[in-house]
Parts: sequence; C-alpha cells; structure tokens
Amino acid sequence: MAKLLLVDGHSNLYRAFFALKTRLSAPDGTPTGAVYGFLRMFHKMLRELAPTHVAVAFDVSRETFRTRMLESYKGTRQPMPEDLRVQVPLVQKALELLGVTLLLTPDVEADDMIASLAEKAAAEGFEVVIATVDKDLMQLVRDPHIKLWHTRLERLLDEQGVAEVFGVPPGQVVEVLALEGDASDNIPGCPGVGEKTARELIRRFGSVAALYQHLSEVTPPKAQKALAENRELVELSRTLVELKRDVALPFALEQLARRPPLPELAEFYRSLGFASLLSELGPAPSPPPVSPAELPALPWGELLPSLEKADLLACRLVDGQLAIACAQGFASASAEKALAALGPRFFAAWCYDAKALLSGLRDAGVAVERSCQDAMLAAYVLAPGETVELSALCTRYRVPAPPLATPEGELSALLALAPKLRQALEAEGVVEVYEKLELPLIPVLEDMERVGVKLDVRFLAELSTKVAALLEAREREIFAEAGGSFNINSPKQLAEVLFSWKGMPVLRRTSKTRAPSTDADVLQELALQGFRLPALILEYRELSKLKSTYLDALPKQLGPDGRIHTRFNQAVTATGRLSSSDPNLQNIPIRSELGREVRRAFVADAGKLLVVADYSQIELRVLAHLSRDPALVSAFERGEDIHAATAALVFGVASELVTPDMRRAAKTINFGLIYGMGAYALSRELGVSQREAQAFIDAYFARLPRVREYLEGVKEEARRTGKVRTLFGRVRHIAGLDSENANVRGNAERMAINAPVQGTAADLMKLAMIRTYESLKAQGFPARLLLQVHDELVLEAQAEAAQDVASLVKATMEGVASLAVPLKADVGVGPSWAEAKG
DNA sequence: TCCTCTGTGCTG
DNA sequence: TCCCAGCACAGAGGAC
Repeated sequence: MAKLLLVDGHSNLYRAFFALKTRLSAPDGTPTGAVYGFLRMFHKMLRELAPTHVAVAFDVSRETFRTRMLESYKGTRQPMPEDLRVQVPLVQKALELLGVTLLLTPDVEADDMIASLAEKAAAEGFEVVIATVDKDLMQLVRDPHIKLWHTRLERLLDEQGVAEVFGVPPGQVVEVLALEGDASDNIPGCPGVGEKTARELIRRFGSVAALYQHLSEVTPPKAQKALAENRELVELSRTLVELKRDVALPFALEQLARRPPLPELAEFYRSLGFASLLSELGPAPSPPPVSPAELPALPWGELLPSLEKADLLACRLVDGQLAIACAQGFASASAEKALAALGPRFFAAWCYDAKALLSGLRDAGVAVERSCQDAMLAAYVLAPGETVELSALCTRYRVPAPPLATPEGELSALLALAPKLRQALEAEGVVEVYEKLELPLIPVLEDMERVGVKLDVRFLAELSTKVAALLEAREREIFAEAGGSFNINSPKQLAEVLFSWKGMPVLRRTSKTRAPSTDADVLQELALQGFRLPALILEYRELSKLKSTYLDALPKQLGPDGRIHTRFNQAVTATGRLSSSDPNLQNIPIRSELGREVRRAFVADAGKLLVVADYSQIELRVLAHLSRDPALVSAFERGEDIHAATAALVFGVASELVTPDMRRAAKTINFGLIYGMGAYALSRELGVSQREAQAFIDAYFARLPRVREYLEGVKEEARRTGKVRTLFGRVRHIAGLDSENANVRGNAERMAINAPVQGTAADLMKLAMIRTYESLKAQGFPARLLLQVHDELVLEAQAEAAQDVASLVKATMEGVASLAVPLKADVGVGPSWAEAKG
C-alpha cells in the first residue's frame, strides 16, 4: 500500500534546535545540533514508519494570507535565531541527497501545504502520516486515512490517539485552539481561558458556536465573563487555526516517491561529523533504506483461505476495523465480518493489550465476552514489574523488531513473539495464572472501566470552597508565625523558613539529595518539641492535599456521562495486584475524618445503591494459611479479634486483660510481618526502644514458631531459585538476595517475604471478581462491578436487588478458595461509598 | 515550552 | 538505616 510521510520541517527543526542547542558543531565551527537532531529523528521515522512516499515542508516567507487577517499574526514572533538559520540550508541539502522532495512554497504556510497535500493523498488511496509536534495539525486526523506521528512522544496517533493526547478528538481540535490559543503560532485565543478550561468547555459544548449559543450555562463564571468579552477574538482565532485545504499542488503525488540516496550523502554526513548517522545509510552507499521484511497487505477475500488454515494468528484494531495477520500476510475487515469469519479461533489469536482491543470492538458495535491471547499479559506474568512494552519484548525474546508503529509491524512482531511467549509460560509454570486469572479478568475490567462510577460534583465543589477558606486562614496564620510570606507548598522554601529563619533542628535528611526533610513525621516531632509553626503546616498540608488531589482534580476527570472512568492496569505491579490511574481511585481518603468526606461524592445512580464488600484481614489469613501456624489458624477459625488474640498470646495474658496499647503493638507486628519489618522500624512505629521492639518480635516468634519457619523458608527458597511464588503459582523474580550490600539484600528479602502474601491475596481477589462477574451475568442481576481497591469491591445495583447482590458477592468472595482458615468478607449497602461502608 | 526528578502524602 | 505495593500532586530546573 502506498504510504505518504509528510514532515513538518519547521516545528521539528525548532524542536531539534532547542534540544541540542550549542552542543554540536561541524569541524569548521558551524553549529549542527539542529541538523543532527532533525536527521536522527528523520531516519528513525523512515525506519519505523516505512513510507513509500516522503515530503518535507518548510516555510519560506513570513508574509501569508493570515498576516492580513490579524495584524499581530506572527508579528511578534521572534525571528529565527541566527544559530538555527545557518542550519536550514544544511538540513535541506541533506534531505535532497536523501532523495526526499522538499516543499517550499511562497505565500503558503507549510501547515496549509501539508493539510492540502494530506487530504489529496488520502482521497487518492494513500495512507498518510504527518510528522510534527504542532498541535494544530492534529485537526487533520479527522480523516481515517490520515495519522499523525508525534515526534516528541514517538507515537503514531489515530483519531483516538489524538483524543488521548490532546483531550478532544481531531474534529474538535480547532474549537479548542480557538479558545486556548496557540503560542507557537501566535494565535491569541480567549484571554483568561487556558488549556484546561478550553478542553473542558469543548468537551461539554462541542464547538465554539455551541458555546456562544449556551453562554449563560458556562461555568466557571470567570470563563463565562472572559468569553463574553472576547467573542471577536475567539472567532478570529478560530478562522486562523483552521488550515487551508485547497492549496494548489504544482506536482503529481507520484513525484514524492522515495528515491535512493545519492552517493554524495555519505561524504556530506562525514563532513558534518555525523558518524553515527552513517550507519543508517546501510552497508553500501546506494541501496535505498528499505524497511525490514513486512507482512504483505492483502484483500480480505484473498487472505481468508490462509487465515482459515493458519495455526498462528495475530490481530489488532485499525480505525475500527479488525486487522488479522498470519504468516502469509495481513488483511482487515469490519469487526463484525472479521469475527464472524474467525469464529472461536479469535480466542487463540494474539494481540497486544486485549482490554483495549475488547473496548474498541465494543465501540465498533461488537461485544466479545472472552479475551483473545494477550502478549502484554503473557509478558507480565512472566516478569511482573518489568516493562511490557512491545519493543522491549522483541529484544527480551530475541525476535527482530519490525517498524512497530505500523499495524503490519505490530502484527508481525506478535506472530514472532507468540510461540516464544507460549513456551516461556510453560517453562516458568505460569500458564494457569495467565489462563485462569489474567485472561478471564480482562472482560471484567473492561466492563468496570466502561461503566465508571457516578460522582456528585456539586458536593465536591461545595467542600472545595469550604476547604479553600480554611486554607486561606491557615496561610495567614503561617505567614504571621513565620514573619513573612513564602510558598508553603515548596519543601525547599519551607525548609529555609523552619531551619534557617527559625533555627529549628534538622531532624532528618531526605535520602536522595540529603536536603533537610520536612515530612509529616519531622513536623510532628517538631510540634511535640513545642514549635507552633510545624503544627500549622501539618494542618495546611492536609487541607492542601485534599483540595488539589481530590476535591479539584476528580471533577476534571468526569466523563460526558457524569461518571469517572478510571483505568485498571493489569500489567504494572510486581506482586500481581491491579493498579488504578487517570484518576487513581485506589487512594481515595478514608483515614482522616475530613478526607473520608470525599467518599460521599462517590454515589449510586438514581434508583440504585452501592454495594461494598471487603475482605477482612485477607493478608493475615493468607499468612496463616501459608505458614499453617496453629495459633494463628485457630484464632481465625474461632473468629477472634486477631490483633487482640495475638496480643494475649505474645504478652501471655488472658484475652480480657489485653489493653489497647498491647493490642496496638500486636497489630503493628502483625502488619509488619507481612512487610518483613525489622526491630528498627517497629521501634519507630511503636515509639519504643529498639531493644524493646526486638523483645516483642522474639516473644511473637516464640508463640508463633511456624510463622518464623515459613518466613525463613521463603527467604531460603528465594535465595536458591531467585524467585518466589503465590499459592496460585504466580511468580516474582527477585534480584539482590545475595548482594554484599546489606541494604540491598535486606530490601530483596523483604520483597521476597511480602510478594507471596500480597500476591496470593491479589490472586484470590481476581478470582472473586471473575466469579462475581459471571454469577451476576448468569443470574441476570441488575448490578455491575465498579471498583476494586485491593481487598474491596464496589458494585452498583438496582435498589431492590442490592441486598441480594450483597449476599451473592459475600458468598462468592468467601467461597473463592478453601484455605486452612476461613475467608471472611464484610458487606454494606448505601447511597454513597462512605455510607455503604459505614 | 515541555518533561523529569524530587519530596510529599494518599490508599491497601 | 526506615516497612511491602502503588499513583498524583506541586515545585524546581534542565532539555529528546
């Protein structure tokens, strides 16, 4: 297939210039940093994108039709720095020697030229890729045949990619830029409306025109006022950012076909001192830089017989179509058609990131209830905590990396990786974890992400206003006490105030830079010593954290449906847990009273209720099972308060004589065990001497000897094999167990102790989620899983069904495995997360 | 300008 | 010299 690469010369050259400023020059002293940076990037694109046609566009004059529309348009722009200007002819010469067509058209901006050319080529059946860092070119990705190679992110963006990176889909890029302006192009936008507001407003209203039709509904009031006052400027900005797509093209597209580099190129590179770029030119001076062997693109009907016979398939989504590859080549068809043709063989096909694939298929109107094979997850269970990037996998499993940014490149990499991954899963003994836990979890997580959780934004806004007032009051007190103003949020400035101005003692230094620490522990201690400022700072910090991370940040993540759609990442943690991001909903406050208020904002939709279920003491129960310690097991079997029971045991008193302090100490040791805590950490935690802490630990192990034996056994196994396993066979590789450095070794040992416990709990929860999801579906319950917070599940159910759902979830969680101790789950029902848990 | 690092703090 | 596993914020300073 013909593929046209259009390079925005201007933005890429500027970027290369600033990145490599003053760091390179030719033997004669001419600066060459920008030339080098540009060419290195250019060669990389040729390699990764493998285009058949290439052109690079440069601006040649500053006078264009736009300058006439806005006097200031580009008027205030700095002239090109001299050091950069002298490099332009060098870049152009190199490109010519590379056999690349230059587009230098007076009176037309390079962006307009690119726009016109891209649309023409797309109409003629080209795949078009535009290489730029400029935001305004993103508008062109509206056309499904046009994609954007973001040279900074080194990522190929399709329509969805633009939406991810820019915040709105390509069709709305112009609308957003009309509001926020574009500093690099001197587009004013609306003063007072920045990046965040602009994107939120367009997400809500859709366009500048619609925004002005509903101006009275615009919030915040500040934005409404700014928009009302700058209507003309906004509308002019909108005209300016819209690219011209009707520039006459004085040549045929075929003239842009790549030509072999000229023999003089090598000499030219040598004269500039670009030794490393010479290797890009290949062994001989003349052969064209052709990409490595690619899968041939074939019409669907032609590939189909091969697909039906093939024993290895790879797939991915391309523009809403499902592309399928086998050794003979690749082809794409509508998701529906492709899935119908594949039938159950889809489940054996390999993709990268199946959750994204399933989600895309669903967007394309096809709901698949089971996942296909996933190279990302296979790589994850093989080496959790390591990167699962596709290019890294190619290196790790020794398969040649094709141009991975292209669909055919990714598909051929998957075809090469799949057998290696399958073999490695078997060799490592993690096939079960992959097939029974990770793959079945994919549709569950996809559904949770899609459903999202409703947020009461008005409640958060009110709370934010209250906290803002409290913060201002605290700030005044702090400045009065400090005797001057400073940025309280800056640890550096705060340290200056506390330790230099006020002369308080430096209690601890940070580990990375040895700067005086100002963390909560230090402030707490200083407050205890009678200083007033640290106590105020502690209060300020709590409020500030709450406001910036939760009260103000969460509403910004709201989807158009009024719900928050977090991402549950399945291939991140080293222990097998999930993680949550964008936003992280696994760290919503609960420990402090004010923080807990945030959970009131997570609410059930009308007519529904939230059902919350959390495992009680899951990790300690896992430890009891793994160690089979009789005292621990029987305490759980009898359903005792586990911390009180261990306190009675360790302190040798009857259970009714356990004091709160004794229970607290036992609780700390119980938790500490799971983390491999030592006497030093325990002494700090309990506020006792290290000797006393050691005595506690000795007493603990004397009463619970099997726990000690288990922990020693895990360390021994880890030292012998370099890895540890969960009850379900999930593996974690651990380095450093034989290190000479006691610090490194201690860290490794603690990881070895913690991973099986934390990981087994994670496995149990994953299985419980899969079963809950299946049961709800099979029994037709009007309820959906929404969130997982490691040992807790949050569901939303029709109010009438909520109690039954609660019973089902509880039974499912408790019955997920039969351990040496019972599993216990507590459930609650309520209108909000806070109330359902209470 | 954007990106990365650092310190800090929230959760289980 | 802190106790495992995460993610996100603000500030500060350098740069593919």
